[in-house]
Amino acid sequence: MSQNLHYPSEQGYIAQLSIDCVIFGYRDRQLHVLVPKLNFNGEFWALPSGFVYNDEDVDAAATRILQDRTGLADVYLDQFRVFGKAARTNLSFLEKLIALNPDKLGEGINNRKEYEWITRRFVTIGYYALVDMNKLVPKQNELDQSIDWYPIKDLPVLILDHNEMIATALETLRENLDRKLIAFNLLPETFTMKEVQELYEAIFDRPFARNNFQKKILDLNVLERLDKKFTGAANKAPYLYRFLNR
Amino acid sequence: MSQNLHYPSEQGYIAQLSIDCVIFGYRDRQLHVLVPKLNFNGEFWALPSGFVYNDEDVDAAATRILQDRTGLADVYLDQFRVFGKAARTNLSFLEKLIALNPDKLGEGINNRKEYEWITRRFVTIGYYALVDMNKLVPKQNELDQSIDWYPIKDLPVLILDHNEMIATALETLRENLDRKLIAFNLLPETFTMKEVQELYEAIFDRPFARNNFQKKILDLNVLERLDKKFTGAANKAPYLYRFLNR
DNA sequence: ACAAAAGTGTTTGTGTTACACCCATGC
DNA sequence: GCATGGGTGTAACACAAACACTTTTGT
Repeated sequence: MSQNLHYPSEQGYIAQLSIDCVIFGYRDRQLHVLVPKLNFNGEFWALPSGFVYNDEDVDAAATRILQDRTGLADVYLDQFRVFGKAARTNLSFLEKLIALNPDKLGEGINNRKEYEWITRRFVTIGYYALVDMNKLVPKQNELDQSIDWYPIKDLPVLILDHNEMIATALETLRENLDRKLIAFNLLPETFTMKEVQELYEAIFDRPFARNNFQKKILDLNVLERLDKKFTGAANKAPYLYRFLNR
Repeated sequence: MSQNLHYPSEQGYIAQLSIDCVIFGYRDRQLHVLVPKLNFNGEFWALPSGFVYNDEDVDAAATRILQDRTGLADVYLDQFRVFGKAARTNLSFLEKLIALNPDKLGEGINNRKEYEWITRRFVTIGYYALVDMNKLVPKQNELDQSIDWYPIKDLPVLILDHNEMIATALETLRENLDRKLIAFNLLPETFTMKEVQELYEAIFDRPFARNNFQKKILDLNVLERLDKKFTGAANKAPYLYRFLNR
């Protein structure tokens, strides 16, 4: 299996259909996105992506792709949009990549076949995931040179329309945040109210009033109040909370 | 082109990817869905569907499929969800259909090829459309025995997961109705406030208070008040309105 | 004059925003 | 005691629901 993992045309995938995952994390008051860098000469960043096996549910494929890079199985994951422009081809990006990597990518029969497979027009299904960054060690796969978290305000330029996909994912996250109560997926098991507020401020990129925010969140009745958290700072110790319906 | 329209495998479509359209209309205080019945022996209803040409945007394909059955080019149309279960196969439904139609569907080489093409697992993208039923004459295509509007509370049993798709489309419509101000796409050019209210009541399947509803809609500032509509009834004549941002 | 339905105004309640104050903590 | 930051209470405001009343129409 690992031998011909580089040959997607032989894997029994649905052709011309792919999945791209926008994996959101939160640290240092900033929303982050997990982005691998491709293991080739040149600066190529691409969202964690993959294809769908013929006997596999699309949602299961997204979960598998996510688990491949995060090691996490039980993660909030939601389909948000299909990107289906006819001009969505890997062609121009791959030509640049091949030009910069003549040694790795020869003219062999296998490579030509794979080249045809991968340069066809692809329709991709966008998923976004919310994970607790502390619980996760990003895992490189064979195609990655590196895989790292980037603050959403300081992303590299990704291939194709991947930057646009991240923007759309963020819009969807904002729309769903209150309705689906999913913000807590980005936080550790326990957290203070201030951490929740700072998370909201990072997601919506605007301040919230401290007292009113506390009231709004507590009125949701989805938090359990635990012991206080003594930091050693010269001020009142904040309560810790835990999300109930996880 | 029309000669081999029945042979999707030769049309240059993306394989294993389809589009299904939930076309909503409104009449007699009821939300309706436009559903064709297949031109075969047996009772087979299926949402207006189609495939995506290799050089065609996915959104353009949805528009084309919609225009094929409605004749309308400029219609509100929105992607709402991908249905991608691996078990989503036409197989069982097609076997029933073939058993009931031995004369139409022989064992020729072409039919076998098409059979293989069409019975593969398909991932489908759901779109929903909002149209003014009065402006539209449903058009049968070669595969239809009939095409008609069905009240959403009195739908036939459709093939595959098409009934579930309609339910999901309705959910999405409800979520988007106020946010995107799209209800007026279901009404004629001019309408009374009562008609808007009855439309909302049909969509949400619950009553709204008359005076508060009027206030809420007028406060949106998207309606232009026109002349009164004299019906001949023994009561005050209602104003007609027109939607502005169309 | 009357019934029917449309239009509008007023009160009530609820939830959000803004402001103010008190409390715990470590120095 | 005091600075710092956390927790809570209250008034002001906006928005939505409930109620009441007035206006227009054809008979």
